[in-house]
Amino acid sequence: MKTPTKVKKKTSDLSVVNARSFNVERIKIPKAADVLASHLRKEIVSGSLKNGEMLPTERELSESSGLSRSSVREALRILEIEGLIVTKPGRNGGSSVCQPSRETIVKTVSLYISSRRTQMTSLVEAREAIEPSAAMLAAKHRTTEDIEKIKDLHELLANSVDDLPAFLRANIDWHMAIVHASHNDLLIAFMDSIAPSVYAVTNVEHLNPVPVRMEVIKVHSQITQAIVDGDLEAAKRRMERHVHAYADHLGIGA
Amino acid sequence: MKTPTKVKKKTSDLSVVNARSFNVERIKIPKAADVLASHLRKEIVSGSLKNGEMLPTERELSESSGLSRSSVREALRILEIEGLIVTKPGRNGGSSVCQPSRETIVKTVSLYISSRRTQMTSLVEAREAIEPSAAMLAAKHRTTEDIEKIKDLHELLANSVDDLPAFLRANIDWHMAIVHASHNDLLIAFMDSIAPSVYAVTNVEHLNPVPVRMEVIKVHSQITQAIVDGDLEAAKRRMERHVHAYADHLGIGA
DNA sequence: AAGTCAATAAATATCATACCTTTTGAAAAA
DNA sequence: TTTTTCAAAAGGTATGATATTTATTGACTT
Repeated sequence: MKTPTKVKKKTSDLSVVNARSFNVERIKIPKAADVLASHLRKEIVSGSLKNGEMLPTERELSESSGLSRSSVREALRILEIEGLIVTKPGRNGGSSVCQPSRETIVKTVSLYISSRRTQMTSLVEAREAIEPSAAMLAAKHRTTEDIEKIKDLHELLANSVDDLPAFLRANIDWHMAIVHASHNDLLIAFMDSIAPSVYAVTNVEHLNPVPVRMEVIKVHSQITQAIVDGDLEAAKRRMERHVHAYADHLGIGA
Repeated sequence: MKTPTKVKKKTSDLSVVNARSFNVERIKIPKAADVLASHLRKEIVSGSLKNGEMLPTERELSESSGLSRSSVREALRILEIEGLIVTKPGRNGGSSVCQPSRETIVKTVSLYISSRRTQMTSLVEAREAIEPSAAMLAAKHRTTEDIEKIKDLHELLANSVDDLPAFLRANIDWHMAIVHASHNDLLIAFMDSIAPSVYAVTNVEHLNPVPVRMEVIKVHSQITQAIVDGDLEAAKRRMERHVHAYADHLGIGA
């Protein structure tokens, strides 16, 4: 590095850049682990690395990529958090490809909701979007097991009028059973994510006097019937009214 | 610990356990980084660590937690991927608390969709759940900026009948503008997540002959009008029909 | 032959340390 | 006052050693 003549002009070049008011966007320098993670992620999503397949060991990856083991580990950890691989210690251990589960979505959305202190209004609006459609799809795709489960939970609900905690529990479970009966993974994941927050606020006595509980049971049985009958429109319409009544009850409908 | 008499019986004890058919679930040994990450996550979500606040440096965390810097880094990486902190290098750098963005949800759901090869049917069903509600909420909550944007995009669409790529682009943008006008972060995030996949399949000539485009423009203008008028029911009903017609078009409605 | 046990091996998990790079603040020079 | 230079503070990367977990193997027992 014995070329002092050129070096000293560095700053003048920069000022020229400024003078021309170059529009240089903020350059993002990728981290080694991110690069490797992206590379592997692409292989997984594209299907080159099939489900269940083993990745090379950390040391092999380190050698073939030229990165240190720490960076390789960081990349693997990223993929693990994204739910794309699972890593086991011990002999015959290592990282194997897996499909992200609904749980991954639920965790992310739940974090989003709680750390942004999402308004109850938004949660209820989302619920009003999802549940009626889910009910309709349940009427369309339900299996005998679905029906059995929904009926069981409805019976449990009907027998819990005098026990509020049990009643609320059965209520949630019945609603979620219907969403599951839609057999639509996305709607299930979305609803799984917001259900705990939505239902948390109902756990109070004064919002659930016995007459209200009786009414809930009646409406639930009508919805259940529509799903059993495979009556798409009725299932949707009734669920729509049901959850909307609930929103009104909370003073959100307005 | 000078009781050698009992030690040698280890295996017999285990067999007794088996004989009693103990129901010991798989014990999961938490990793150091996970423990630290959970701890910090709780502090963030609970609000003890407020938005924008700096965490201690990696070296400080390492000292106070008794873990190595690598483990501390791994914990921070977990939180970073969850969107709860951002980390900057350099003097005055470090990790600061931030709120997870919609982008976090979008990434997770997109990964879920693409790596599970989610059926187009499920995507369209989810869309049919979300967009009508979003349209209704848009009619309820729209601002003047929202209306302006929706109208602009509609005009762009109407002027692009002869340019399929431009038409499709404007179409997506119009739909997303309406979802955004709902001002419901969750619905926006959900729709942002599935929109690319939903609309990807429409990018073909034969699904969009000119007469269909003309019809789309007509329907869009009716929906736009309902939103401008603040007519919740019309907005919802028209959007419902519109997306359902699209589903039929793809042969999904059946 | 079958079961038990201990030793070994293969992988991740963790640690400790040094060094590199980026960024900023402040001192020194112009 | 402005510019330049430099040093400190933070994260980023590399390396090597050690600990822990788990599966296999083979010797030993029964």
